[in-house]
Amino acid sequence: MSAPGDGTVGKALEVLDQVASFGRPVRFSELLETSRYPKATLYRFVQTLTNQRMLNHDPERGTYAPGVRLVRLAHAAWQTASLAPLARAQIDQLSGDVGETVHLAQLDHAQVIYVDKRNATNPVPMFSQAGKVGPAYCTGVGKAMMAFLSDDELGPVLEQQSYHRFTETTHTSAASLREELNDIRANGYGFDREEHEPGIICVALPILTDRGRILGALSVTSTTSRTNLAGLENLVPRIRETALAISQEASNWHFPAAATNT
Amino acid sequence: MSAPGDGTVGKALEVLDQVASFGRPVRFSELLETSRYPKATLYRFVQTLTNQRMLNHDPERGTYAPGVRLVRLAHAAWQTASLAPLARAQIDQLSGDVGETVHLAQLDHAQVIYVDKRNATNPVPMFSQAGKVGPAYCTGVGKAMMAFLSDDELGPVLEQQSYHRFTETTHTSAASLREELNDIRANGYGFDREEHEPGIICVALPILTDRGRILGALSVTSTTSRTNLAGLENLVPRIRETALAISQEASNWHFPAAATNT
DNA sequence: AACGCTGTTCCATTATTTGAAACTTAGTTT
DNA sequence: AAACTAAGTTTCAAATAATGGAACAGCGTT
Repeated sequence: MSAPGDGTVGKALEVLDQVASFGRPVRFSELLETSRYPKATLYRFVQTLTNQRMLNHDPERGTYAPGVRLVRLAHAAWQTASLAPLARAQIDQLSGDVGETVHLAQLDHAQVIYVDKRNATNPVPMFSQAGKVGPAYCTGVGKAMMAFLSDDELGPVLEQQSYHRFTETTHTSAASLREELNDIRANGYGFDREEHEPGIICVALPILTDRGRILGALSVTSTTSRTNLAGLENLVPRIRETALAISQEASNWHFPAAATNT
Repeated sequence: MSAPGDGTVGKALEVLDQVASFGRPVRFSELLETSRYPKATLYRFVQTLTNQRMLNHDPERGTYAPGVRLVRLAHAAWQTASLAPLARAQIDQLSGDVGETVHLAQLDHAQVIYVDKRNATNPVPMFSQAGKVGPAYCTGVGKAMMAFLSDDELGPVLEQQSYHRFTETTHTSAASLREELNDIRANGYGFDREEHEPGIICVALPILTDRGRILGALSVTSTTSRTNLAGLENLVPRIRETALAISQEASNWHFPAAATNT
């Protein structure tokens, strides 16, 4: 399950995650039901987090929600710890050239986090798009990144996938996934074959440092009604261009290698 | 200075803020110089935050940066604790109607946080994004919100402004600012008269609950080359419509149905 | 090999966290 | 109106975790 968490800070952050995971304002008693902490302890955590404006307390409804301070901190994180600002110009151009939705993603823990997105109609990068989390085992970007992890790093990540069957083609075991990852590593790119949503396909490439460490991934997404895998495959050279350019930018900026901290 | 912060959690978050405030990956020793904690203590905080993936440690360069977990948490915060998802449709329409840049902002501590933005059809040369923080005393949205704070709330906020003179028209004291706030409260809207950036003007309206509590603010921004204050003032009725609609949405929003992700 | 610089670990002291239980509202039933 | 209930808040001694001075380790330089 989740890490036991070090010290008081870890426990408080666990509570913060719990509130965030509800996706809506939540009552103290609802938290208490889910929490492994006794009432008084949980109460103090919630108080502390509220004082710190990491949580927002609505006294009228008696509910807690993630606080604005997080939005602020995240902006800093997004700016300095994500590829998004570096990749911005490159992604704009790629999206314009291919006329399809482009995603930029990174790995967090064992999940994919979308740090930027461009679709032709809505060219402004914002949090409505960035920050979204997805499964790694059934997305193009997820597989493209996992394929370039070292064996040591890959093991725990494979174990933490849920292998829920979304569609006919979803991987339902670490074994079959691992096989595909080998292919992806060999080819240098991978597909999403409607594994997450029917009708949605994509091609994804890793963004690697010059030393081969994985920084993130790029994908171009489309629908089966508009194109097919072969059509997407034709875009690979163009996408690779962008991936290399981003990698270049990153090394010039002395960007810290993405951590798959285990 | 800043609040001493409650308990260990507060101190850890203080360190997190400190890292974020650098706006770039930062070395341990740099943090130590700025920190009020002794070496061993600061070290443990940084360790804990890194374990928790709130910070990202690059072992090669020995630098720390805000971690991806923040981006993830912020997405939750943005979705549930900000006006942005509620106001989305309204802002789209307003921006289309007036053909200028629209900002949606909220107040945090004594600063403005931009939670959403819609570009002009004819874009303003200006860079802002969701999560970006700005000063309250010299922005349209900041003043529009401060004007509707209670006296108790306003006092500390006025004290915490820096009153840095960006341009000729910037307020440089609480006294002159307070005067304008009275006007804004009386009129129901306020301007940015090139107080932050030369050539950039805006008109801003508060978004209030039916009980008069301030939720956020809306602004329409333009340049002196395209229009003037009178021109912006003509938009007030249209903007007020949007502000009221958003306020309405907010009060109807008791418990949202679980959002199905796209 | 001694020096300076940065980052890491130790550990006795000190301060904080913990949580069962008691208490306070506010709302509901008898 | 009294008795009951549920949700939230406070108390306080015991248990636990945080603190930070000092010693230590790695490393490039003189």
